Amino acid sequence: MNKKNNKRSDCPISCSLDIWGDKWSLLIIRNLMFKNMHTYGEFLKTPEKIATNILADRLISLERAGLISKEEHPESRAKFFYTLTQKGIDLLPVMVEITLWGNKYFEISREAKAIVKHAKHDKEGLINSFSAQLKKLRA
Amino acid sequence: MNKKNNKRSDCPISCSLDIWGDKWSLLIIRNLMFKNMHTYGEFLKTPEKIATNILADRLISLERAGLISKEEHPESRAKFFYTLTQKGIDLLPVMVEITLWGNKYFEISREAKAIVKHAKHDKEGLINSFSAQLKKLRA
DNA sequence: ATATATTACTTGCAAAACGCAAGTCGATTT
DNA sequence: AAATCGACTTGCGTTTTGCAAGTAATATAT
Repeated sequence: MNKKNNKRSDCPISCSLDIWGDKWSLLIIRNLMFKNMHTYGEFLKTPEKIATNILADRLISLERAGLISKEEHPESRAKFFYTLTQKGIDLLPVMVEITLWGNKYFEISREAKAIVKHAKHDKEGLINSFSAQLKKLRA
Repeated sequence: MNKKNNKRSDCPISCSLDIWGDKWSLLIIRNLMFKNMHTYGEFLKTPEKIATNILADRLISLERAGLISKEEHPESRAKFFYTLTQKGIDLLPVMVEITLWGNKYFEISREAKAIVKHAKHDKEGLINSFSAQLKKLRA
């Protein structure tokens, strides 16, 4: 049903793409990282309109790869609460650089521009501050 | 035949993934960026074993997106010579961060470790030196 | 000059992944 | 008790992928 575990090579880029090299995985990471989203329903409401079966598949795949963790929701037993693991949080520099590249070559939202501004001014600070905030959410 | 131009949203990460969010595109960029490969045949010989039709498809898609450029081969009229455009070269910070993340979580090749070492010691220098080198190849 | 090889693709086809709509199932809310 | 919410699961048609084989334009060998 889901992704194979076979590495295509011992190249770090290839190994990384084996895990999150598709159109959706990094958007889920983005939602957890920058948009303070933590539930299946929130991920679904995203403007990119991910299909329910693809979302379910990617959540399993990302959890299996150790990037995210699925836990009880603190406020409702009907929901689950997804968070980034340290391995997921460590994608922050990648995500920031993608954001900067995207900003250079596309028309982007005002919300994203705020992060770009922060990143251009103090990349280290941005990463450290988000990193600290995300770690607090971990159980 | 090939990718649609429809942006899913105005998020820089989503827009970026619309262009190179698959298992192969960034490997072609990697070959041009770090492995001094410039021809169809060289890309095919890569350990990840890309299929010929996928390679042809991605070369068109990356060229259409403005990341790579296809030119006459300086030494043979039977070949074409692919290079990175400035837009492609600008992916260097993204590629370096992916490499660093991959290095942290996978067993990688000695060749890749050399780049990791350089990146950890002097990221700016690495990016500037590769950037300068890649620009020289442009027509 | 002719035959063989190289390079860059195309084509055909089966298998896998994707995307949409609808259905399930266990909480909550009314 | 009935309706709703949240998180999936299932069916099914479309698209993408991957493998093998074929083509066409150079380039090299005899």
